[in-house]
Amino acid sequence: MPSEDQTIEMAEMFRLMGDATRLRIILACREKPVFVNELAARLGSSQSLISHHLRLLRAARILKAERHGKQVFYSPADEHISSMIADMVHHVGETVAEEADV
Amino acid sequence: MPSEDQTIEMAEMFRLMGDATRLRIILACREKPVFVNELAARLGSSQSLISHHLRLLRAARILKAERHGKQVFYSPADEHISSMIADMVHHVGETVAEEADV
DNA sequence: TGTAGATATGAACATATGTTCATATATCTG
DNA sequence: CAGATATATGAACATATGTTCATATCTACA
Repeated sequence: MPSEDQTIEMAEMFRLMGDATRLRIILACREKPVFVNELAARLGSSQSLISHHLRLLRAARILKAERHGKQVFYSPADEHISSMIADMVHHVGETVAEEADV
Repeated sequence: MPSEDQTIEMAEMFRLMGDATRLRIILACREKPVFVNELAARLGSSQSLISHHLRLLRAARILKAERHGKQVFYSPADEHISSMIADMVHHVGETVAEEADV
């Protein structure tokens, strides 16, 4: 059983992944780092909105930012985040497939 | 890459786990089914609040309900949910431990 | 240095959400 | 059936949250 602190940490993490726009951002930069305007273009959202969300994801250490020239590239903060997200995608993929069967 | 539908399904799931009270409920009934008043007692929340949250978790098929006499016992809806939550607990445990190291 | 491109931030706002209080519904037992 | 116990539901409310618009900051390069 996770500690109270861990529970709150988990909840905060899930809360952040619990918004469709933010989740799309996270999923979009799993393979390779993506810069802000490209995220905005891919998701069809405004640069401002993406940037606001990126700030939250950065603060929660879900994503990390790396600047290259004028562009800032975002990617999962570390391997744990990457593999956690991979697991979730895996599970949800199975779950959704199951429900479609029924 | 998950489909748009899967993404929304994931986000909805994370959103529900992204509230500390709800996450505590989920964690509390992982081992064995727990009934409403016991959940309320353990979490120190009102019966009403727990019941409202249980409704959402039930609707999202995260938890399932089984009535035995006057009491209704809640537990994870299926094995996928159980193992997904187990994975998350595992990962977050590692992540939190790591941060504590730094 | 000044201009353009890329990103970040702040204010404002409509909506969603968690919680409480009161009350309804269901189940068992005398 | 009446009463007690267990759970569910509805209304109301304060607060949190996602989004937009406008603007600021940062970086490269003429």
